[in-house]
Amino acid sequence: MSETKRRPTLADVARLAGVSLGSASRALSVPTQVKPATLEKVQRAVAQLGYIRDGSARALASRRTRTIGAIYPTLNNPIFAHSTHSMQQTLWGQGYQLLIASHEYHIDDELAVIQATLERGIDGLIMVGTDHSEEVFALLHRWRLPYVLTWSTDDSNYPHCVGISNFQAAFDIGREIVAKGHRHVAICGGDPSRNERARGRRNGILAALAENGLSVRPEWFVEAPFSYQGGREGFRRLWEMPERPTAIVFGTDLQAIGGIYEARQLGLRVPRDVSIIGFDGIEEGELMQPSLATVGIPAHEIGRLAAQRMLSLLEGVEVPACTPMEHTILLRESLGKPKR
Amino acid sequence: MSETKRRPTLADVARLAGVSLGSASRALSVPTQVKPATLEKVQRAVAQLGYIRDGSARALASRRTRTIGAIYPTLNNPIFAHSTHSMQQTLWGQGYQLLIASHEYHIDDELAVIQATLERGIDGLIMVGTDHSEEVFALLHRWRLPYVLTWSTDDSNYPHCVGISNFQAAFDIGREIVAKGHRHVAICGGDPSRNERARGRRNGILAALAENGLSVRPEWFVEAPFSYQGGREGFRRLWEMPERPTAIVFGTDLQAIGGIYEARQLGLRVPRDVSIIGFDGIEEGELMQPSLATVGIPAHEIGRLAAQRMLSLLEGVEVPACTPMEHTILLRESLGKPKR
DNA sequence: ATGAAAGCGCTAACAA
DNA sequence: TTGTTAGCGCTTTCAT
Repeated sequence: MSETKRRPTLADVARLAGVSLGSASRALSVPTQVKPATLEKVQRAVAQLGYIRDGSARALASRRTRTIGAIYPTLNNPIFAHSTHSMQQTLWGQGYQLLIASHEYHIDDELAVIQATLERGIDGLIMVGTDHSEEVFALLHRWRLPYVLTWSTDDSNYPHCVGISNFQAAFDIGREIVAKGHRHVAICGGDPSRNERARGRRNGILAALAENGLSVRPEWFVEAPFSYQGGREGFRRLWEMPERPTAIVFGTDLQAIGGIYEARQLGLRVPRDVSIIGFDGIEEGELMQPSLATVGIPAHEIGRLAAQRMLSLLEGVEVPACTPMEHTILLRESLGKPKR
Repeated sequence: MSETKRRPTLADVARLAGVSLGSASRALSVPTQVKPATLEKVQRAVAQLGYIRDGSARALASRRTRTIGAIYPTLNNPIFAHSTHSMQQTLWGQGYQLLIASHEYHIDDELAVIQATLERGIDGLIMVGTDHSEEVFALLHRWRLPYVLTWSTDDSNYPHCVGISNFQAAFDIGREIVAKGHRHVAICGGDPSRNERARGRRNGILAALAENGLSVRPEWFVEAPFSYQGGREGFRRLWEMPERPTAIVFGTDLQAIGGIYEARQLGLRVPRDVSIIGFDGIEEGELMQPSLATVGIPAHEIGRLAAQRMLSLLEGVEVPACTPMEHTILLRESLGKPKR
């Protein structure tokens, strides 16, 4: 067995099959355009040589990479993992690959991450959220690159936003919190200035409070990283204040779970001493003791629909503008009545 | 502004900069090989045109894609997410991208997943585990594709295995379980036949028990999916048996956490009524109540070292064969003394 | 339905 | 140090 044999090319396949390069190419790309006999000869040669197409050459010649890029703020949150998963499945079924990248919430790196992804070659881009820099949108427009935004529909009139209204979702759970009797509510979330999800969630809660003549003390707006650890820190900071809230609304379940843990570390009982509310609906929240009250986001569906919409865009199929998807209010143990 | 302008090519850059195509290429790829003046002219032209290289063309001409493929059994386990994260960071720093794919434990799909990844174009492949089909290894060999195996060092003499000895890790925690006084131990893990991690973990526990003249009843070997849900099912099945164990060792933390949850649902106290032991050391385990006793795997380090090793392989740098990395025995609340 | 041939945008000899 | 040029492996007209 020759150790110097190169990887077989389509020309090798064509030669072995006794057909032209063009026919071999068509047999693999548009099998309906060749005679069954030709198709079979080519397939036999492919199998015999163990031929695998060269995506780079294909992309260069056809100007399509059959790859979709996806930019996430982080992959360290199971809620995002779920959406990439269904996205991946949907695209794979149509012969597309998903190229995932993340900027770990360094939003200023987003442009560079997108450029690197563009360089790698993608036919379309899926991003999380509607808040992106002007440079990002300018780049996508200049490249005429189809894109789909996910997670939020607030604050954007772009027709391809697959997500929920974070404002409405937060508003809905905010009402439940007030209904339980809470008058002293704190918010621990992310920086709302360049993140429409953080903004929508905060404003939704505020609106629900305002509806009842309530507001949040300025010092009870706490910002913390989107992680278990961030939630622990946020909880601790709030609990060290002279005036303490009876309920804390976190921007994500990750933070809220950290909050529950930290409360326990401080010897507190949830919800007896303090209620804790999350946002996302990750499986881990249900497993906690107490189980986490939160808002469920259809992450799986978001991934699937975003991928489908992207495929439609690439095929030039008309698709109606998106409408907000359904969120779910998950009333669980960590939300209770305030003390006294 | 013309709406028909194509994406600029390197030829456009060269023309605008007043240099040859070759110089422009070198300015971007090997800047040290061009005069500073040339470099600057090219950079200016790049900026002015908003030029982004075409990775496909680059790959085709240079026969290098600067992309590393990574095949995971699933991305639905935070332990894997951590390793891809550090892998990504390490590669990105060296100008490489990571192309991640998973087969969701459908091990028979692995070959197809690898073929699709190969087609997309990669310079090297990183896989989880040492158990792969002969076809997989034959394909990698035929393609002369450098590869690194991760997670396990057991059952393989391939020099590029970045991981721990699952057997030893399980053996170590097995001893702790016996030391607590357990004589009735059950095992709920994955199918050991084509997964050396499941096999090593099971055998390690068995060895620790055997050392003390103990064994596992045949009906106490339970297989369940690697998920919270799988752990719940596994626990329930074991608990419905006429004879019940005093300790259950799960193959992954995901399952163990599901087990703790299910125990609670059944009105049991952990570890008073039953001890539960996991494997992986994910953050969620520590947040549970009771906190999960488990074995910590250096997932982050595995990702980093695997990526580094891959880069060395690509550069032709000599690297010594791997040695097993350190695991950590995490004795926590869910492992206690057996009742009575 | 098939074959021939012209690129796709870039890199890497090779010459100068 | 720079310019010139021949491909890289494939798709896609255009003829036939």
